[in-house]
Amino acid sequence: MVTTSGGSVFYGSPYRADCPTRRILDRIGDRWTVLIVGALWDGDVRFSELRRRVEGISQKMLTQTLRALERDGLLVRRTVHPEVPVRVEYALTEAGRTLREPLRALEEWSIVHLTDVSASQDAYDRADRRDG
Amino acid sequence: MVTTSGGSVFYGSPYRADCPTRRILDRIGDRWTVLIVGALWDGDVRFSELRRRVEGISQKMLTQTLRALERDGLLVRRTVHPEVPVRVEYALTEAGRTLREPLRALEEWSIVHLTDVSASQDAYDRADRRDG
DNA sequence: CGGAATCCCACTAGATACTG
DNA sequence: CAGTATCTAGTGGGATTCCG
Repeated sequence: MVTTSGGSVFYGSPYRADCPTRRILDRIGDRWTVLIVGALWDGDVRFSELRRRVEGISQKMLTQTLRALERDGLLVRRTVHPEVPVRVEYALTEAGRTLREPLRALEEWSIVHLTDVSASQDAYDRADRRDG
Repeated sequence: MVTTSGGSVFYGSPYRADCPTRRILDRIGDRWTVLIVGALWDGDVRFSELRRRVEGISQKMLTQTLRALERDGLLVRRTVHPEVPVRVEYALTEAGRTLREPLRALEEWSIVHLTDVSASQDAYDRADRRDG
């Protein structure tokens, strides 16, 4: 499993842009996706409630990101209740729920290392000012 | 550990943009970072060799991404050998190496699920054409 | 060889206004 | 309530040129 096209970044060369890691990052690396996935964790959530939970998101980006997740099959059951006024609920699919573990691994790394990263950045920027 | 500012997406509300997961994705979610990290996995690599390993990267983006990694402290030992012509080698730090596990978790999820994601996208797009 | 500087384009995402 | 449509500023990243 070493050199097939589109191969892994870590299991073998080459380091192609269509490697699995890059492809998943293309889906979840944007500004809002993981926040929405997090906000959907505890079950069905209405559009307006989602908008409240995900601080700072615009209506456009919420709609757009939800549509992309629906298309991916990561979020399903966009349920439209034909009441008046209309009620729409969103919930994660099983596939979406399996994303939790890898995301949590990433999150734990962040919690452990992000302080060091910030410190390193500060040191780097200070050195920058000294050297020129 | 529920409602502290900048809190986790999964360990508690709110779902703020400065949550750890979002912050790490801001660092590694771009087009080239994980490819470069992968290309640096087996030790010291020269600039020109990196450029060959990471297919399609421009000189500007390679330099820019390496500088960002260096600043983060994820990649260190940018070693300049003052020969003629000059030789510069890059290698991951220990912190950078610890990124492997979370990235591999993400990669494995991708390998398992990306086929389903593509199938779901196709189905979604076909339904789109039917429904108008 | 290993960059830095500049120009330029495509795309992301926010703001705003309107609708079933 | 839950969207859609349009406009626009900001940014990521490629191509090109020049430098120690």
